[in-house]
Amino acid sequence: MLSSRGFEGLTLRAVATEMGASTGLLTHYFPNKRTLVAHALDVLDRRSQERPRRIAPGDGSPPPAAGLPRLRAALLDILPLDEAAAAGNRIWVGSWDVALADPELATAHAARYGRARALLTESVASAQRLGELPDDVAAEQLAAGAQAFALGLVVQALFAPAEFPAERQTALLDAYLAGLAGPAREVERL
Amino acid sequence: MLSSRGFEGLTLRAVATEMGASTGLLTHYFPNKRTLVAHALDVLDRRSQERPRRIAPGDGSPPPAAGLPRLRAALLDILPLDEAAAAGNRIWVGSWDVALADPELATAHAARYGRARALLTESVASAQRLGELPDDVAAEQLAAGAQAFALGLVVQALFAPAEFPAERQTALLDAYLAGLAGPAREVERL
DNA sequence: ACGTACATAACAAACGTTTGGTATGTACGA
DNA sequence: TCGTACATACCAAACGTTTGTTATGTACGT
Repeated sequence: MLSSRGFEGLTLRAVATEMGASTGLLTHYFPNKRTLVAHALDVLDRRSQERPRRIAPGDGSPPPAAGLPRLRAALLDILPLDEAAAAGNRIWVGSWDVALADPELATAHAARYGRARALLTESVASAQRLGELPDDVAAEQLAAGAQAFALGLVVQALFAPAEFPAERQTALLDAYLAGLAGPAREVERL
Repeated sequence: MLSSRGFEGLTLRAVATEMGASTGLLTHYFPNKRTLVAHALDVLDRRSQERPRRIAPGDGSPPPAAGLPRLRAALLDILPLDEAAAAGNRIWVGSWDVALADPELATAHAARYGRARALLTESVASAQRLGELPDDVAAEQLAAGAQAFALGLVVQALFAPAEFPAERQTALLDAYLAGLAGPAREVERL
């Protein structure tokens, strides 16, 4: 419901009827709406972390454990490549309004994205160690750039799903990753 | 006010008192809130387009007319490099919630970003003609990637302004642009 | 005199929150 | 083993406020 009506349409009553309960139940567990929203985002975040990680184009194969493939898989995991992922992303993008207006939620979000960035940094660093990415740029910077790219692509794809089907999203991502790896080869050749 | 309280806190009365008027004035010009919001976003968009374009690091110099510098300037123009730009971006990011929940606003947003992408495409194409960017990738794709990168960087910077000061934003953008230009040089050498 | 441009006042509906109440336990002294 | 005491879990209803919207009034240019 959040993914279709947005946070604007999120009311205690709507949540209550959605779960076949009363508003009294909600207020029994949460002192106010803010904490409910915060908790909901927390749960959603935890669920996102625990969901099975995406694997490269094929399906049966195990998830890539290191290097550029792992970075690619992690970024693909962010994109709205199917309707389910789009719905999830719609919720996150929608949460940015209320989060930016509420300092507590804003810091929670900042922490979340910071954590995700740290994970990406590991993948980047491992790719650098493998020589798949240049190491003349700090892994932190490459990871921040990659996260920005993925996040922005999410927004674009949500608003223009017809123009950004899954294939184009992955193609754009691959082109981006190629751009990261490209200069390295050049350096190696000197 | 939109930039601090978000679209969640946007009410007719708040808007009215903000402009020292009454709700009657608003309802006189707008049949309902939806059209008000749509109009507000339209005005904001138009104002963004007409505002003086950012220029390269220095100040007195004229805005770059073509090629990679123009692309860079256009992208810098998107980023929240100062508090004013951050406030404006906060509004846009906040609008995504209500826009994603309202088909009409969603298509308006899609059109806006599509238009911006078209402009970026021109800069990319001119940079390609100048040999500053490789032309083995369609300008449309490079522009879409660049816009995604900028958009995502906006989000990151809004939530973690301390981690993404203006210098880091421009550094990340320049690194991205270097990545785009990098592979070209390699190709040229063959 | 009449329509446009507003302000003021009132509207029903929906909001977050509070309240009073009812089950269903669980603990414990008699 | 029973009965009292108390906490937890939850519902239904109502609270006062705020919402978007509508209705009515008034000033004023033409």
